[in-house]
Amino acid sequence: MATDTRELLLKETETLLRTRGYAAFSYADLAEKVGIRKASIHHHFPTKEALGAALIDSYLDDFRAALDAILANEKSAIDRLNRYAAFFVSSMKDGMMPLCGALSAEAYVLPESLQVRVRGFFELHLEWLQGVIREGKKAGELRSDLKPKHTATLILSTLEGASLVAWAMKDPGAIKPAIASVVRTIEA
Amino acid sequence: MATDTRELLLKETETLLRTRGYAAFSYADLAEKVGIRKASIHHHFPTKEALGAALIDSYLDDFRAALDAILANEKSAIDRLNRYAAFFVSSMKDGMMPLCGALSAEAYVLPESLQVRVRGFFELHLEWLQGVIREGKKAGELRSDLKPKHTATLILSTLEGASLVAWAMKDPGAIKPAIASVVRTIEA
DNA sequence: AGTAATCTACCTACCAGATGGTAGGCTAGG
DNA sequence: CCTAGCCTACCATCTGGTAGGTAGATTACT
Repeated sequence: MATDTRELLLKETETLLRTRGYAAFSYADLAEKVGIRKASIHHHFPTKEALGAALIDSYLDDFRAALDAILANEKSAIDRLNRYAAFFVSSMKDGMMPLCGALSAEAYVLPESLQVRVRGFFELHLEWLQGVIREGKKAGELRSDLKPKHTATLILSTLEGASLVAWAMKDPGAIKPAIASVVRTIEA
Repeated sequence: MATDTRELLLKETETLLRTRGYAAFSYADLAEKVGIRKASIHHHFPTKEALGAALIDSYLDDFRAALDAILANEKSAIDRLNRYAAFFVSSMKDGMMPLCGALSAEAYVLPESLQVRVRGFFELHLEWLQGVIREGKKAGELRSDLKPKHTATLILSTLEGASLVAWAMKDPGAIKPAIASVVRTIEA
């Protein structure tokens, strides 16, 4: 099927980006993985930059949907945060970095259009977290002295950092205690 | 002077690694920065891998010395941790990622000898932090229920993560509140 | 002391292979 | 017949790395 190739390309691009980063992944790698010739990739994505941008866009859409689903299914802030944190745990379990964590280190040498998207992705996280925190405070579930913005940044940072360290140390188990700590310290 | 070139090469390599990462920095970049021909770099460092290894080694030595100095100069656990955290703040202020944070994302595609060193670097951090935490607990300065290993990982993760997010968001100010939070939550 | 041999730090000129990307052609299905 | 989806063949440029040479400092030997 036609469009399947496009999806396959995006899927393999995701894997490559999240394990190697942007600079260290090539059209040749991707072509081999998908079982297509290098030049054919250009038919679907004219440039590497466009491919990267499309990947982040689709990843961001999925993530946004997943975050919405959490809001719909979980009504407690703590549950919501635990579900959120589970994304990072399952990333590691799949043997990959979270996408934007993988790209952030290279941010400086990323094409502008990708830098913008990485920032947008983090902003999505931060805004969602802030919302959860505000509601949690209102419900008396979270400590009333929390500053939503700082707390959101702290949670995102901890999870990205724990992923990074776990990834480098090849110790996926190191992630969960970090989550537990953060959640515990913001509970009312 | 002769040996100055070697030092200069290491210094510029550090900057390049901490802003671009390993894959995205080249001998050509380095040659231009140092004002030497590409081939001459090979006189000092036979391969890119050797250069990377030498850089991490020297960075690790410096860091170890800095950590020792903290132990010598500060006797309170909280002060020690704040001094430790200041490294990450000043990294950002210099417009660079912490070295191993920058390299971690690429860990999977790094030459083995560099992967080993990155892990060793994190282990140095974690062991130092565990020592500080144990002493802090004994002195009654830190909460007595802290698990040194988990807490050390949490601190390292938070600082690396905060650096990563601050770097990607081009918002160096986002780092300090994260530090403050972590320190606050482990105080007795 | 004088000179020959060696070493250091750099150079120019290459190399094979990989990089992202292009041009143009074949083929199957609507 | 046209076009989506793929192909082969090619391109300039960059990658890390090598070969071999040169000027000048250092050392070793008589």
